[in-house]
Amino acid sequence: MPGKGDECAREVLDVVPTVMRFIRTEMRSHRALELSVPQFRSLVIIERAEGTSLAGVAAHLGLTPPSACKLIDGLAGRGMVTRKESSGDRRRVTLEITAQGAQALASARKASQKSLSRLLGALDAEELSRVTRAMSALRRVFEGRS
Amino acid sequence: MPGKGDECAREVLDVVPTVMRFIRTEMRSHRALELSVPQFRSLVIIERAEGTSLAGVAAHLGLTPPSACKLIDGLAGRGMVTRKESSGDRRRVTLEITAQGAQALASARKASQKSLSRLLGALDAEELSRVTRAMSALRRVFEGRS
DNA sequence: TATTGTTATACTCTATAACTATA
DNA sequence: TATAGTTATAGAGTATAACAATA
Repeated sequence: MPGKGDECAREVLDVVPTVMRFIRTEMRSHRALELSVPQFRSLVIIERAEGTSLAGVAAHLGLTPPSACKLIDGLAGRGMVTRKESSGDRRRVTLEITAQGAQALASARKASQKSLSRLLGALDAEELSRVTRAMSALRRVFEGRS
Repeated sequence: MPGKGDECAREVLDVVPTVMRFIRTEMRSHRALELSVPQFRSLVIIERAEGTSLAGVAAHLGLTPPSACKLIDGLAGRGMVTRKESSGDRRRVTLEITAQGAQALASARKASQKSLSRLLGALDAEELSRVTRAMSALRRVFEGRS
């Protein structure tokens, strides 16, 4: 017998990719800065946990080390992130966001939030609050797994 | 002054990619059938709207025609979808899911829903209901755009 | 020997531009 | 001329396998 969890799972499986596609398109549409979603998320992590390592980014995004490495290659090549050798453990790479990276991140975040916010304006206050709280619940459930 | 919509947008921007990554990983982990998320979604559309065209798939997924064409190439190459010439307009391609495609779809859907459902089991009944209803609201807002 | 990161390789997703066939 | 689909080309995201450097 399918329960509430199954119904919810079906909805999540159907709707999340739809929203994701909007986010991806939106992110890509800021021609000048043009951050992909994984690039955007990497910058968020590196800014929040200044001095994190490549393994840190990989873990937060649920990527394998080679994937994270290539992702950082792209950001470093565009001057948004720097790799430094860690003092203490010379195998470890310390990642830092540059001023340019921070500016691109802020700009992309602002524009994406604005677009999302405009669409979400179609919802009434109760629905908005429900969506916000639902996101919190999902974050709790999914963060860390992948 | 940032309002409820902005807060909600920030949450969506943060959480949706996280959930998406879980779905993608989950989808890929069924070694035998191995459907990507876009492939899965294509099959859903083709099964639901039997006889749809390539443009139909592109529109539903928010893809350009070449992207949809290549996506269908992959599914057709694996015997999950057939292309047929449409009667009436010979430019148009009629897409149909094969028995094998339908079986792969059912199997992938079942497995993914089960994994999602298991994780969502961490939520109580009220939260589950909130998430389900939030998904409905988001579907209403995002379906069609992209 | 174990860990951190990288390189090599391969595949999918996605786009834009140019083309074909049909309408 | 306009439309449906395709092919050509290119770049990002992702993975596994193999390797280098350090611990």
